[in-house]
Amino acid sequence: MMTSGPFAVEARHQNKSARTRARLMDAAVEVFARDGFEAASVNEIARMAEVANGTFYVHFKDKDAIAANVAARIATDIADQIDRAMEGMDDALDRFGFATRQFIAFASSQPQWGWVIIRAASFLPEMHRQMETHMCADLEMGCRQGQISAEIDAFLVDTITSMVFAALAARLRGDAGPEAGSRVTELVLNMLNIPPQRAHEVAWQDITLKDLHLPTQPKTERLAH
Amino acid sequence: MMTSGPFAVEARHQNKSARTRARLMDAAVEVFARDGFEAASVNEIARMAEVANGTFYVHFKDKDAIAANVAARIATDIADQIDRAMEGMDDALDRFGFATRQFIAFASSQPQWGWVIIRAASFLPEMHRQMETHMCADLEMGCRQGQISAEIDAFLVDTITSMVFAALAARLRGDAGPEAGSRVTELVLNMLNIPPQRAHEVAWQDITLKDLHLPTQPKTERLAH
Amino acid sequence: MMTSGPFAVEARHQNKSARTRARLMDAAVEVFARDGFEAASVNEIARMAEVANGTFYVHFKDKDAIAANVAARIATDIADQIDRAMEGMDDALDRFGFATRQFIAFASSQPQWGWVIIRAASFLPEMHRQMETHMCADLEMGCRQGQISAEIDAFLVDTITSMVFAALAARLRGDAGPEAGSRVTELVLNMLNIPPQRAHEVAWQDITLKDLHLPTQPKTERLAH
Amino acid sequence: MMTSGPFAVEARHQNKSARTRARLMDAAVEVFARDGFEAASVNEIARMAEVANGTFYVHFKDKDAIAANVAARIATDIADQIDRAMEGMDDALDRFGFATRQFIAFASSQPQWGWVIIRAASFLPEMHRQMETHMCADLEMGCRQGQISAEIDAFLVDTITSMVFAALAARLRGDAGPEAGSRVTELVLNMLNIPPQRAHEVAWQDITLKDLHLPTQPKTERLAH
DNA sequence: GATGAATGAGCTTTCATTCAT
DNA sequence: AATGAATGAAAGCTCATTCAT
Repeated sequence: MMTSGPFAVEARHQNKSARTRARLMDAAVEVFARDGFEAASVNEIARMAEVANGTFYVHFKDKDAIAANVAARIATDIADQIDRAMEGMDDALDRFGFATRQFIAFASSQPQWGWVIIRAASFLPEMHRQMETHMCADLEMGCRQGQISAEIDAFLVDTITSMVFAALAARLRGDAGPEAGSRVTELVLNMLNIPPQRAHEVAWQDITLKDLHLPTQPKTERLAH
Repeated sequence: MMTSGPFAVEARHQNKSARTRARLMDAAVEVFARDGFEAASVNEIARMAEVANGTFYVHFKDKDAIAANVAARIATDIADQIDRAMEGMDDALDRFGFATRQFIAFASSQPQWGWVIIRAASFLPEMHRQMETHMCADLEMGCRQGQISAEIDAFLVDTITSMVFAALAARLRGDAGPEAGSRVTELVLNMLNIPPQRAHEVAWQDITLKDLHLPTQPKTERLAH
Repeated sequence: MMTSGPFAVEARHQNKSARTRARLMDAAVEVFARDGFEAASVNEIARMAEVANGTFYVHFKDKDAIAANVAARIATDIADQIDRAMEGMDDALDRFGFATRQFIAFASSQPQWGWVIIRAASFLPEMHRQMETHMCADLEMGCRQGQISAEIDAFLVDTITSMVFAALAARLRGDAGPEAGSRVTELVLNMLNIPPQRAHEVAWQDITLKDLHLPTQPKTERLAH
Repeated sequence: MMTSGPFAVEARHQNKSARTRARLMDAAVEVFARDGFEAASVNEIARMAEVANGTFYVHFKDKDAIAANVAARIATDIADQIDRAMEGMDDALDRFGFATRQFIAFASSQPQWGWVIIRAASFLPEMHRQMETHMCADLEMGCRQGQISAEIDAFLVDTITSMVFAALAARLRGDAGPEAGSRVTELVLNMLNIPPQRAHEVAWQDITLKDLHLPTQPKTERLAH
């Protein structure tokens, strides 16, 4: 019913327990994205993972536990890949623009993950904090570099995060196209009183966005049964 | 268990049916605010309204029906009062600043309503649209007046709405103080490339915010039974 | 929603209470026929009668009470009209054939009544008894006249009744045409060892079946609202 | 509350799931027979089976599902045993007589099953059809053998079925004794214009009716807990 | 570790019935 | 007599969770 998801593929060569756990996490992503956290049922996750419902509880205490795990994994996977892609980038605004655009590109290339991120915003504040931390490191660098004059405090970071999430949501709903990342970047930079030309340049410059690297299915494997 | 809420107080002198309906709506606000729409149960609403569970269905077809009613009432009550308070205000930016600050002041003075508004964002897109329509009328006036150069499109409006909602949420969580309205107003105006001084002035000028006018409990009356 | 039924029309010139009662009975016929006794709800009957649900209990103790009333009325109405139509008929077999054919004709000309009769069979044994009594009077006359040799006992009467009801049901379902009355009459007479020719003649002879006389709507009255 | 019924006894040595399922089916028979299909409630079936209400839904989708299962089992169990008992019987009328008498004997020896059959007539038309098919195969053989001159069509079959069911119902109500099978057989044969003597002989000849073979309780076992 | 039957609390909804107006 | 809001029991069904295998 469900072709192996990223977690399952990654766990392919681990022991059975790890593989089952990975199947459950993939299934959870699928179900959370489709139904939302509240409406998701443990039974449905287990069914989609093609394991018995009792098996769920061997691996996770309850629904919240798997949600936290899934969200943490998604957040770190994406954050790590963004960080790695930005290695060697020095300019704070360039970094911020790149990270924002890359984040939206990643999350909308894997819509289930994207929806989980959006939906997790209300349910898993820790994940939210983690993403904020990542995203505002560059802003603080921007202050130190003298490019940003505004003071970076919690309120501002929260506002920026909500803007980026709104852009992602619009992208996922289909209300915005691939330019969503650039648009929101420019708006944020304007908001920070970066000179409009510079803001525009940073937001729209040609950059090479990476594809989200996910463990993928080797081609010749698996047959549906 | 529950002291009479605004709807119940307002219906005090109407017939019994209207009073029961009002009690249910107050209870629904309470429960939606506390648990969110999805987690809210009809039984819980009835319990909180201190009526039999079957009574709910005398007045509303189902949970969605009461949610729509409640949200519509809250949205129009607040929007109307803001509109009335702005009568005669001509400057588009002043109007936008006032409306934003007043909105956050209202919604955070009645935290349950505030939470319902926040949570309704995802569940009652009509209400969301209605608020956007209201909030962006002034922005378009700003364009016509030549104060705003940016083009007002859906993406921009969506972004602004998410900023205002984020500010309200921060206020409700207690993460921001009464200045939240001014701060988010200034950020939005900066984002629209309004000259910083003007933005600051609009956002922080001394204005008299109204209190949300709700029918309130006469002091000496009634005790819960 | 519901055009006045036979009972209501008949009660047209009585006092209001009687008229309401009649409306309820018409509505009950409608609902019993449509949904069956069990699935019928008092609220639905009241709604169809266009009276408040509480009004039902002014006139009837409960659902069983109205069912009994309705069934009794239908049974006597039909039985009386059959009896009247047979006045002066002397031959027992002719009477039996006529009654059977007329009964099926009546009950299928007013399908709601027909269904109520069928469905009442299990729920209102008294009505069943009453119809049996009526229908077997002629059989006993047939014995006295020497035309029927079989002994008429409860088992036989029950069997005959079930045959007639089965024919009526087939007619109502649309599985049998207008000949259903003749066919079942002939079968019953064969079963009683009446000579086949005589049975055939009795069952298929040309007779004038009456139309069920129901108080009907005067033409020029009533407008839908 | 409930001593194990036939299904449960049969499943005695199967796995737990099968045993629970069997308990539910036995309980359903009990409740359907007592209350009828419509009035029967899933909770009542579960209570009678001494399992939690949720357990019902582990085994059956809903009330209709268990009803269909139960009815199918009863119908095939009885039909198979009748068929087996008639192996080698050649004469169509003898076969019809035997089947009818055996059917009534079986169904009234296990009154719950009998009532379910009667009540299923309206709710499970498939079961009805199945029984008709079985019962009229012999009638058609009778035509081919030249013993029956009447044409066997749907109306006739329906009539015969209703007679047999009426006889069974009378037997179950206690209104008829063990001779019910013979009586209705004779009536049917008369109705088909079989010579009275032959009809009488077929209907009343001495035959050995089998007992319905049901897995039964070994005597010395188990006590309720 | 994995299973999946079993559980029972709790949900939504319907409905017969009562009763103040 | 008529109303219709209010009631609360009871229905069908779901689901997180446990536990023996």
